[in-house]
Amino acid sequence: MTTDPTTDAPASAASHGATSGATRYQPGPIEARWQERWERDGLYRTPDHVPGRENRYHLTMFPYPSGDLHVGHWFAMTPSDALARYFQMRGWNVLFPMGFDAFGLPAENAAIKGGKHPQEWTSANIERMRGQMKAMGTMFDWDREVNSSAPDYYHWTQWWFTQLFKRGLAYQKKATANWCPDCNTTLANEQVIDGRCERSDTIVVQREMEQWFFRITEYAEELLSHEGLDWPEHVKLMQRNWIGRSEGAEFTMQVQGQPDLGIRVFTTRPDTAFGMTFAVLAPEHELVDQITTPEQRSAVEEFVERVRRTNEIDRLSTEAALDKRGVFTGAYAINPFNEQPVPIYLADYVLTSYGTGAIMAVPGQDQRDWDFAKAYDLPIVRTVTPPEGWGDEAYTGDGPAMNSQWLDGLLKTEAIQKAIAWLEERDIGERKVNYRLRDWLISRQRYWGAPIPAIHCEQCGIVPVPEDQLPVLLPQDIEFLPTGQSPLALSEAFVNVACPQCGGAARRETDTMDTFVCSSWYYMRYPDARNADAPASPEAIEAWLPVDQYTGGSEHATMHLLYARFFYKVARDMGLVPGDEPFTRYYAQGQILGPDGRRMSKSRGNVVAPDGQVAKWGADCFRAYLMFLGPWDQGGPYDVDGIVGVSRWLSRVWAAVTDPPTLVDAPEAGRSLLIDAHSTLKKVGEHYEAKHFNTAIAGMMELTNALQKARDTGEADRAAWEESVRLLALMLAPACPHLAEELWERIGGGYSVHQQDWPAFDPALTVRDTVEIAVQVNGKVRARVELAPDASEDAAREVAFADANVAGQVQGKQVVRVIYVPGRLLNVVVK
RNA sequence: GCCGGGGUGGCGAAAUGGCAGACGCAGCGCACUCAAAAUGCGCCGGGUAACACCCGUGUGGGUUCGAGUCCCACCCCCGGUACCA
Repeated sequence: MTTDPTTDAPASAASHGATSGATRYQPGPIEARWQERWERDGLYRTPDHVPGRENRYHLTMFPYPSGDLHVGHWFAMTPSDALARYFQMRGWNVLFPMGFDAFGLPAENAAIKGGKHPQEWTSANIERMRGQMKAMGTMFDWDREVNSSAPDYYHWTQWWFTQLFKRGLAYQKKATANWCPDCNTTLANEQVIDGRCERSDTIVVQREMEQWFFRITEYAEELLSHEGLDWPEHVKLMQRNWIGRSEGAEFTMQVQGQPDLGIRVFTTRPDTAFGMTFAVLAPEHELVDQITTPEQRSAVEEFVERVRRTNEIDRLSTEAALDKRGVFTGAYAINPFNEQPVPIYLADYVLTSYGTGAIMAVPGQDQRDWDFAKAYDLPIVRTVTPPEGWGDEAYTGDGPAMNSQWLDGLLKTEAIQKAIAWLEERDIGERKVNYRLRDWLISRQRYWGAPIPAIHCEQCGIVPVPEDQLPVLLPQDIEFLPTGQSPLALSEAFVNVACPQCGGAARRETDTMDTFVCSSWYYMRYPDARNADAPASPEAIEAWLPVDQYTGGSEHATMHLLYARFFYKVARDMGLVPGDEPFTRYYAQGQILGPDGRRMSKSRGNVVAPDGQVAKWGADCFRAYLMFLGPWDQGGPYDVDGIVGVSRWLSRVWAAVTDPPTLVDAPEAGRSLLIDAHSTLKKVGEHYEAKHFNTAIAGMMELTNALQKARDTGEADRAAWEESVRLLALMLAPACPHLAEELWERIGGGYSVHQQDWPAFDPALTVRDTVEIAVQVNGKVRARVELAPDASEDAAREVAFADANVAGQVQGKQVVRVIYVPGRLLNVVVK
């Protein structure tokens, strides 16, 4: 894409003063020219092997083709690109691919609104966005582009499904799903915002449906460990919390008077079982009907019905109406620990989906049970001695057991072990680990997704589509109105099929897969994106996987990143990939906000269009500004006015090359500039490596200022000047690839700057001959003196005490101690 | 509630326990110009006539010759999560 920079201020303004006679920096033509050249030469085509170079796989999350590139995409992609380019210069053969996560609801919504077919809409958006991405000047290898909605891609998404099915990791069961009564369709979790449908703002209800799941819980324990992964702590923590491992015990309680009925409960605190004063079942618990007594039946039924109708929001915000949250069933359970009967209640704070859907309630040690007991006037027995002065609330901490017979006096850990052993001896229960993580619900009753490749046969049951019949193509001529049924179910041609096993009449599965399935393996596809016989060849996988550096937003911490790890572990178990983890290093960049500090959105009118910024300032400038804004992992508001500073900087860099001072032979004078250049080189390399792009840019600005000073004096040492400019062009290459290439050409470097090695700094030139050190008296700076960085303490003292101000402060006092940090400060402690 | 990340000039920010505010925006002054823009040079935390001095990194304590940085307690903001037994 080319831009016309001649209409706006910075690109068109005439340049006078110090730069008179020279051309001004015009990003538009320069960027267009190099983008074209790079593409023509295939500069960024990445072979699987390059002699003498080791492979390194850099990846940034692929976007959904919504139609327009967002500043957020630039903020995620261009620093990632700078990082990939930096490592390329450091000698690696770097793969940095891009593609499109192209299935999903927006395409279907666009179609429903009466526009184009999702296919058409998506393709047009991809075209447009690919063009916009090319204008970023990244080193994406477009030969490896993937499009998850293309049959040659979802062929393999479906293949993965069949593999998981064969391994017993894909299964169907009835489950509650988020249902939007207005859209008449199920919604993915991520489309439910605060209990409401993101599209219609309708309150989402739960609805029982036959659904497909992936058995991610099988890998829960392994997913808990991030051993050997260089990931941000907070992301690892989010995953651990999401998986939510808890250790405890599960045991059975008999229902009084109904010896054939047992209630299974899970608890993390079996040591407190003597304090159970009631039991609670989830309203949806399967035994509710059987245990409810005739007297309580109508109350129970009314309660269950009310809970069923209550939406999630109300169910979560019932603090005010505690007494309405439960109902007595009339039945009693026998506490196996003391053989005492306790009343069985139903309460909405117990969930069917966790544990066994039933709990032993110990108000003395659990705040929710405490609140419930208070509301329903149930007894409270403490079984852990609370600290002195403990108030009128549950005590969940540690302490000696009490009121607990043979557990009395024991501390928590020991008591838990003893209680579990007791249960196991009597065969009443056992040690149990529970996870908060649920199996991954992958079926969607929508059109624009990969069809689940399964066939329902009366005779044979569920039969996966044989591999040689994949892909199951998504039919094009479909009515995708939101009827509540899968749109695919409306196509007789699609649904009716012969059973692959018995040949009899059968029906295709009509649900499509969650788009997170597509993105769970896309990083395995880039290494061999055109392979028609496998997701990727073993050679390509061996060459590139696992990903060495992944970057993306942390909003994916518990979804995509967890799903992808799960997929990789399955692939490992199938013998397809090396190692245990897909992403060795992961870095979560922050979120870029609108100038008003809020999330950018059309409705708020605070969207900054990247194309506009590129047209006005150039892609290099926009890239550098995004990097310069602040720490990459922090994100923050996009300040439209600040970019001019970066633009000015690039103009000065341009001027340094195109309009240098008079170059003379003065090595003495040049030394200072050389020291600036080499210390900057050292810093900038470290900053790039650490992903501290803001300080990398600031460092280059400082060097540019040093060059500018030399230009002001009108004269500079030729060797020092040329070396400094050369280093600056190389340092600039990762951040501002077009300008760096142009400058590199102008100073006579060979094409391409992006194939140059990162220069080595001269350690001797990273230290100044003298530095200013602070002289403190009792920790307060009283003077600054010039000293060699390695000056001896004696020398430093001598100079320091010679200072009038210091002498005055010290006069008449006793010098107790002197602390000297060479090159930093000298602190005189006086009394 | 719980978990995580943050509070530093007017603003975005920087700072291996060692000169707080690098770099940039905005602002002010000067040069160039008929003028403006652009460009260049200088100033730019507060108090103060001051280059001396005092105060200053959310608040209050502490450790240290020395704390934005380490420890304890608390306040506020932003993200995630939501009765997980």
